[in-house]
Amino acid sequence: MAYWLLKSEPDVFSFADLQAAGREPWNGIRNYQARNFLRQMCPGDLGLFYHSNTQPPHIAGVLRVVSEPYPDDLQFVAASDYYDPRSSTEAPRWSMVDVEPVAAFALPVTLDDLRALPEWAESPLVRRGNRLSVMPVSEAEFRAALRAGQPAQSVD
DNA sequence: GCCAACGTTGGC
DNA sequence: GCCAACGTTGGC
Repeated sequence: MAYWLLKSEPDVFSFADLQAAGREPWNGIRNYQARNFLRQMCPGDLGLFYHSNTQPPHIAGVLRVVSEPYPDDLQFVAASDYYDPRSSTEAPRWSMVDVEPVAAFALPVTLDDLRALPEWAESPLVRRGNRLSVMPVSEAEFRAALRAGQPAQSVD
């Protein structure tokens, strides 16, 4: 099983929104590096749901990948912000996976909290100027985040 | 294929 | 609102 970190701006789509929805496609990824990580995801993988562009930025909870990667439908929707005219149904450029909420963190784990954890010292997330919206997380990083976040429900 | 200009992300 | 980082675009 692999671990991931997925960023979302809470004003656009928050962990609470995912809890309300129950299951959602993680669409709108339009960066090749992030897309390539999405394509490595497998059902059962766990992810940290990171709230970006908020004060303070923080991990809000844990999600689970519940589908194989498949084409992001918004790339074909001309009216969508995520439309890509270079994409076709024969050769889709962008992928997504479906995700479900697993557990909210009792204690949101802020970026500063992560910087204080030795397990996170090497993560690109804690480095200045990092813009990658989907990234792999090591088991040690994941466990350290869980320990700090103290989710009410068991995650495993 | 190089690289300058531009656009976007996202912390501060 | 600023700006660092960095990906993308397009002229050449």
